[in-house]
Amino acid sequence: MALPQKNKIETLRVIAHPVRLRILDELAKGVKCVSDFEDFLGISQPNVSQHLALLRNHGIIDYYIDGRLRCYFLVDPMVPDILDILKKEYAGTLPAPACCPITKKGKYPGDRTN
Amino acid sequence: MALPQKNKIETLRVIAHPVRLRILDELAKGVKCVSDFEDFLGISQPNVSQHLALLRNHGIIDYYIDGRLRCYFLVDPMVPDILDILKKEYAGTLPAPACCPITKKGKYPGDRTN
DNA sequence: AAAATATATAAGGATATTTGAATGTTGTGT
DNA sequence: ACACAACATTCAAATATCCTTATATATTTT
Repeated sequence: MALPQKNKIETLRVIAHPVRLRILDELAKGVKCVSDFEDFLGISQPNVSQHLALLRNHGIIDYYIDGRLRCYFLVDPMVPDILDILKKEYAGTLPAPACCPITKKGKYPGDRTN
Repeated sequence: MALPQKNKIETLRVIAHPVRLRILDELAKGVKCVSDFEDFLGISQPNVSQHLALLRNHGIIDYYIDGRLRCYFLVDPMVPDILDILKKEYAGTLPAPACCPITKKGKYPGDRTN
């Protein structure tokens, strides 16, 4: 499959925010309502609602109403996979290529000084 | 491990851009230089260089010099994993929770009309 | 040495994101 | 009906991102 799946890239962009990632990480553990996040994140209620609205408008989460509570839950199946990657330990970097594939020569990465 | 690994979140944020993802997807296939991207992406050379600089400054890619070419390559091992997820086909959504875990009752998601 | 090539950097304005503050809405309890 | 609780929305300001235009740097070619 080709890369430019606009929706997924949009989703990734929305996900890639410290507060929203913490929200999503919590939701990955189970349903939570707004006031839960307020305590947990230490940010204002309107701000929590704003982040939740953004995630909701992108179809990443949804909620149902229980009295005056709104119980949020995860919808987008990509999210747990992203969270797994963020928690994964990576040792070192990818192997550097031997040389320039165009000219078949060139200085090696380690040789650069600048 | 706890979620807030600031570096990885920053990396994710930088990655989550349509042009940069296409760059990274190309680099995942092999070394490329700036003019390759210029053709491939159909954007201006300065803009290509800016995206490359951003990725470079975050340690996501690196390059080596071969004459007047700069041969870029992938460094961050998280990138291929992210690309895999973006290419993965997801069928449907995550299962909705049965009810509110706090009050043990509540309207179900499908029952909402608004 | 001058010109050309490949790329980087800087400056600028347009647009988008983020958050705080204020206000609205909806449901519950009395 | 009134007050409160839980949450959403709106507005505005600060900040960040993005791309264009212009200019700079380094290397090779002539």
